[in-house]
Amino acid sequence: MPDVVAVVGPTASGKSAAALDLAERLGGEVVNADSMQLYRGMDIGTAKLSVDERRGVPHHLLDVWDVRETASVAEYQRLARDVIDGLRARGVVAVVAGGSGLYVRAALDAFEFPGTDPAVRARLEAELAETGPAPLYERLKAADPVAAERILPSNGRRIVRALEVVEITGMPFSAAPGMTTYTSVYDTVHLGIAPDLATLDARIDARVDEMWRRGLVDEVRALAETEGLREGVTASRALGYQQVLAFLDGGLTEDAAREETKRATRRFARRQLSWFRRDPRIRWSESGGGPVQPNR
RNA sequence: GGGCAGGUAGCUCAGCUGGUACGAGCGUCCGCCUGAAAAGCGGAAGGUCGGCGGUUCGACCCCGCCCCUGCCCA
Repeated sequence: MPDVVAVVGPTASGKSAAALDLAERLGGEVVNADSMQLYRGMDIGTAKLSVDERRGVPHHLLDVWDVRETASVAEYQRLARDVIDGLRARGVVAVVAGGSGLYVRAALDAFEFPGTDPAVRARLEAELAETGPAPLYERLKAADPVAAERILPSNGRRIVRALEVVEITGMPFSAAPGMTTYTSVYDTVHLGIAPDLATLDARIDARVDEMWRRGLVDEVRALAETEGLREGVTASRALGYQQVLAFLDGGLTEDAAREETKRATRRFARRQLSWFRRDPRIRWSESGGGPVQPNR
């Protein structure tokens, strides 16, 4: 029996249900690896399993962040490692399930994140907003040519982070081991769920409609009014939440917000697929059943 | 029946006073990603420029006829 079973795949592929089944079957517990389900109060829009739906199986790392907090993979990594280590100590299988590729790898792979410094970050970001990425990119080329090589000149966000790391650690950002090195820190089995695209798209449409039916608009309105959702750098940009906020602020009709949510979710699912496809350890199936070839 | 506007990429539209479509956004497909990752960034494939004739060395842009859409007048 492995220490960890990872269940990955695009949104709406049925990961949560598959993870729940696996946990029940293996006597394991579920560990969330979904960046948005970490937020407290974001339930409908993240398709978070309700307590009832969890059928008594313990789920970890849901509802740990306030909606105003900026998400942090590094912090997630600490939390996830603690949980998994605890389960392992009890001889309980950790079923790590989620669609945030970087989060899954942060939890399970030999990943180390260089530190961060809010002041430095803020300064760099202000600069980016002021001048655009070009001057920052020039600086990165001088400070860390290898990193500059790997980051496109237009990708302001990543340029800022690279410069931040160089500045606070004195080490090149490019010193981090490549993303293409897959080294597990636990005894792990990787399962991927990848329905064919037509099926996935249909499921996404149905899921978004269902979210509306269940009151996503009210959820977002409440989070905005009482929890400060708009101030949350990460949470306010979550799929569905971003679009509903635009609707509430008059930028979109409600119908457009819903359609835009579907579109953005479809795009996101493609990105997830392209992330997970590269991982050679994943055994794929179309529904959580037997292994098949990944979508191509 | 007459007048006007319009028919250009899957969609919504730019553009050319005649010289190989610089097209754009969205969509589609693909990829990248180490502290916002449901974020951020990039690449590609798509067009006989409504149809048929004509003028011209050459027409998506000019002329004629026809078809389609919208509006206006009868």
